[in-house]
Amino acid sequence: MSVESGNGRGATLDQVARVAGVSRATVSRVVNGNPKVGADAKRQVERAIERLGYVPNPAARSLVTRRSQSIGLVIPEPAGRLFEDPFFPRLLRGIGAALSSRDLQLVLLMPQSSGEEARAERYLTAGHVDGALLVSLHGNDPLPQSVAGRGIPVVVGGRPPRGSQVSYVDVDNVQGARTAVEHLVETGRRTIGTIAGPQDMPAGQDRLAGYKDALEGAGIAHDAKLVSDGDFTQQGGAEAARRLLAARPTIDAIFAASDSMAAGAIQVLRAAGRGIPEDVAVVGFDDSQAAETTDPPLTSVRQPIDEMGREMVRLLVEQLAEPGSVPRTVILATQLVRRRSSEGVQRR
Amino acid sequence: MSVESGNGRGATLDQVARVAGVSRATVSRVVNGNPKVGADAKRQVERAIERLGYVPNPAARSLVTRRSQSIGLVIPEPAGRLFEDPFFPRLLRGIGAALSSRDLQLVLLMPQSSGEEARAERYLTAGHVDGALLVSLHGNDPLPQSVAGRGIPVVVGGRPPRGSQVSYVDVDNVQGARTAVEHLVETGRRTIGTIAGPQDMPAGQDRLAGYKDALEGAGIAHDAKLVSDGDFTQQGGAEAARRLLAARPTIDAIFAASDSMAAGAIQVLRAAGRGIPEDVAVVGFDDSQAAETTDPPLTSVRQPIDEMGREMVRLLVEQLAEPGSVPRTVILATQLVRRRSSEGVQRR
DNA sequence: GGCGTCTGTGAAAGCGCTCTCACGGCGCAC
DNA sequence: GTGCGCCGTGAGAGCGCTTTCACAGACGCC
Repeated sequence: MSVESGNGRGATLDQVARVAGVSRATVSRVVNGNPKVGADAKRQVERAIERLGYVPNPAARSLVTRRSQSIGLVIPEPAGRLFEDPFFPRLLRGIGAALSSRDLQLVLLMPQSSGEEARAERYLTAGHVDGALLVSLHGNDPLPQSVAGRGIPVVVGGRPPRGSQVSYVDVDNVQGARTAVEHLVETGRRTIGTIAGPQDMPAGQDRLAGYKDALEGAGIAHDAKLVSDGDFTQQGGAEAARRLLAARPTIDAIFAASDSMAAGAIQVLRAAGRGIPEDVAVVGFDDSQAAETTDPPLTSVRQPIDEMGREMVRLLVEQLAEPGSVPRTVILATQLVRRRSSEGVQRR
Repeated sequence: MSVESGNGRGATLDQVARVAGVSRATVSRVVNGNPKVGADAKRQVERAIERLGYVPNPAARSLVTRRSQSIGLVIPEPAGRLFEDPFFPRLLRGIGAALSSRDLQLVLLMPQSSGEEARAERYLTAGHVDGALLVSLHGNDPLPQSVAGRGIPVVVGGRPPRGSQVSYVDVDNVQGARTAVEHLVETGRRTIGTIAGPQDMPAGQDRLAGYKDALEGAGIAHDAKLVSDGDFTQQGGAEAARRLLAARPTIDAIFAASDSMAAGAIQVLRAAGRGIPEDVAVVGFDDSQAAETTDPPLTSVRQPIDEMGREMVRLLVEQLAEPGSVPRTVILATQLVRRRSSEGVQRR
């Protein structure tokens, strides 16, 4: 217990040194675990630290070490829409766990406008953080380049736009989507539509690419009327489903690029009197909790989000230890979780 | 644009002063918006800052000002279970928006064990942050007291356990639950069960209290068999619903202390052949997205979570400006959102 | 017994910033 | 013309820490 708790102004290295009867340097060595300290000096210092309730001043330390022991996580989500699905919470958990096991702190930046994004960039490059994690970037956001260009280690979550020269971790969206659509083909579906994600986001692009791949592989001609864009939200999914239904009434399967959109589609299909999975099979993406809640339960592509967070931290820490190393890429596999919404039809 | 971008080591105040041909003090004044600076000196300095791409070193500044311009948000969630519902994302958004408009940064601490919680406490009291926001505290977590006792401004989200002497913001859980149950009574239900939240959390306690209040007010005798504890998760809700159904087969309404638990209950009721709302009405709490996804859509108690975040920040900023002021409490009203799951029965 | 080698310790120099204080120059009142 | 006050500016002291460097003493070697 500290003798001085609540005194407003903590003890300093100097005071500890005086109490312990040694120099500041020695106290500093003890605090930082430097082995070159005599046994009894060490004991004295430890006792003094205990007595005074000494805690090192992080700003002073940071000033000289040029390390802040914290990293920034940037989530630019203007609409805040991705907060509706459990992607961020899970990612946050993975990142948090990985960081805390390395004694790093997490500074969360959620710029809601381009003005705030500029501020976030300034923050990151001012030396507040030792490195940065960027996720959910839209279009070709210049953030990764500009931050990395300033010499700050950066790892991006999700494929960064264009040929950015930064490390990133991504889920294999193409393969995930392909597997989902192949599954639909295998269960006998032929008129397979998709509710694609926003095409200014790599995840949206890749999942659409996987959809096309699978159809091509199955020898099914691509039909533009079977593609409808959504924005990853339930409502967007519902609207997209309505468009699909109007354009191709004979549709017998829908692959939605997110569970939320799939849930919206299910509602619309239901309202239109289509049985799921008898008339139309539905597959989502994310395997979020929503997939278990829908009626019928939703077949979905599971992403290892926790692992994505952990990998991002691992890559960043590597860069921290070895600045200027070449950018690295990690792609994580997905897994199709089969539920009732895509069960095969027993046409006999 | 900076001339020196990517040089690894930013320019210092001193360099700017030299380039501008003034003293460090003058540069500091310009940077901090001090009005006592001559017009042309100011211009020179601004030009030099631009040329060098100067950004103040936060550690150095923090060392002398004793402010870090950042606040800590502690979410101790061992199981990570509350990450399943959208409570945290929304709270985060409210907090984030409120902080960024005040130019404060958010440091997120998610201690997953008591060891990590101790580390979080050390972090907060070491001076890394100017203040702390604590949410989702269990039992009687000593964190608020110990942090506040160290002189760090603290605001708790949700009613803190016992008579803690700290400011807090809470949703009116008692009133919300009472309104929900009164609604069930009004629509003709008489055997009203509840799936309560964890009783070591104030939110769980208060919602149960509101349930009891409402029954008492309606002159309906309390029946312990109609109370079943859940843990706020869907699965917990399902199990609790099974217990209720077994203990009181004639149950005609269930008030669940969270939407997730309500969703679990709906599944179980369905599986048991009960019609919703014909046989059993269901009301949830949170008005999360899940409430719209369930079939039928779920009547639920909406909490102003964004506002809760904003209020927490407001209270904290007040404390920052006026240390040692008396703890304050803000209670936010809830609102019942009626959907199909609790529609009145047309018994005629 | 002289010499080189290690080992624990302290003195002191910063890290980059803010802020007090002192000072020179100027306008104003008398 | 003298004195006063004000205003813009600079010198310099510190904030609390790490780290280099020098040094005293203990130790082993030939």
